[in-house]
Amino acid sequence: MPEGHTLHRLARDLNGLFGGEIIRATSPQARFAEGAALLDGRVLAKADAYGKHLFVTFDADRHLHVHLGLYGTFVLDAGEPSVPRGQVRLRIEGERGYADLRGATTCEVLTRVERVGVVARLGPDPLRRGADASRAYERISASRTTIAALLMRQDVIAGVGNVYRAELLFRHGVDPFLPGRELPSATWYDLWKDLRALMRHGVRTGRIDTTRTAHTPRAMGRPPRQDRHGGDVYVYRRAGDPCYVCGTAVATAVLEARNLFWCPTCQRSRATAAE
DNA sequence: GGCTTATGCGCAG
DNA sequence: TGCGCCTAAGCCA
Repeated sequence: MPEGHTLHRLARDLNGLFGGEIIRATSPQARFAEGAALLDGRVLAKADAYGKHLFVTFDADRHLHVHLGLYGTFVLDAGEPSVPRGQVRLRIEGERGYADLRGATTCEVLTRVERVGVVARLGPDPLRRGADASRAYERISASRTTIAALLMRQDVIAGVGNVYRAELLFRHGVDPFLPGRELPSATWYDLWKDLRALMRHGVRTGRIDTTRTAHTPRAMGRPPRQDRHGGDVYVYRRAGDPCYVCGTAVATAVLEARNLFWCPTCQRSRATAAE
């Protein structure tokens, strides 16, 4: 379930399970045999996430770069390693447990310089300390592209995926088709602040819950628990179902090859009401 | 058992 | 804009 929170949680867990240890690295699937050999027997110094990218630093300037893509998983387990089940791209084994990587779209070993190059292409990540929201707003406020599309661009803002995109815009009553240049500055900083809270909650719980966190706008009330897709949401994948706030059928459309969900009533261009 | 879908993204054209 | 990657889960039969 890889949006940014998943990768940050993963980094945290990898540090907890392997941090500072010499690890064994193998590629049971054999698709990553050369890469695994580069990491085998090395010290796993630190895991870190930038947006949806995970980096695991080993000694000797070796940096594992993982991107889970749409259906990759990296599952950690304490205790004795089991016989690898399914297609395991990379297995890491330590003193206290092991981890299996499957289905990742990217799994490669980089140098520090190469890693810096990957990070340099990303926009600010709300989950990283010191992330600069204004850097994203510079791009957004200069663009004719819709805010819904801009939120998904990792070079504008790193870590947002289809669920957070839909939920964030709903929570703030922002029309997803509003051009970035028409999004008021104040609205953007509200979105950023809320997004950071939502994603931090996601890191803590491992789920995307957008209906019951502390920052839920009061007027929206508390919809029933659904837990349909690993979290409780207002509009994501609820096409045709009644909006929890106003009862209007949740709308859906394909935008830049991704499914977009929104409430046509709650998300009129309220953001431009200031004009 | 098969088919569809997916919280992503790079690439060809 | 559409395809392919490559995996698992959900749905149907």
